[in-house]
Amino acid sequence: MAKVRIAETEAYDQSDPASHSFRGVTPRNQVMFGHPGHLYVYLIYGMHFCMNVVTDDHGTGSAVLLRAAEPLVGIAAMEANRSSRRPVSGRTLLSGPARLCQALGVDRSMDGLDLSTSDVIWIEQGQPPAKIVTTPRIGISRGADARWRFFGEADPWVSSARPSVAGSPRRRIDR
DNA sequence: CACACGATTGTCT
DNA sequence: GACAATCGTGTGT
Repeated sequence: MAKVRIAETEAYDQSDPASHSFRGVTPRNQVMFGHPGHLYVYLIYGMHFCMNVVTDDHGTGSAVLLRAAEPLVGIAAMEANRSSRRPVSGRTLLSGPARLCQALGVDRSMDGLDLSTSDVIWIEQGQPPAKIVTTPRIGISRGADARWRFFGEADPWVSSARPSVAGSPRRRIDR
């Protein structure tokens, strides 16, 4: 059994050109248009999974991407899941959406899972950060100005943005 | 049916 | 800082 504290998220909604739901329902994103509280998992770059929590009502395509977390329980197991090639531990264990999925063993087979009834993976109420910071989202090209990335101020478990990603010259957006 | 691309990460220089 | 890995998906023909 593993337990983590969600440290960083990003929001995606239907009016948002960066969102998978922007152009309507497809086989891949149909869960986003389903009921809130369900898990939306997709494959990115042909090798990594990312997980989201569906938010809006049935019929509206939106979700929150889980980007980073603090490991709390079952750390050895998570490290093992992350260490297919080289040993992984510490800050990089859960700092990134694909790392988080790999550590928790989340894949496309869990797409559509109801987090409110599942005994495989779920979310519990925790203590919110004293202050929540917002920045532009990481790794997107369209909708890049919206400050829809959220994390607690000075939280060391937040993932950091890479220097120059797609598009414009280096912009400091990590915090 | 063909094809360009992506809500990333690890490794190398 | 740069680049490769790797393939499902959406869009266009």
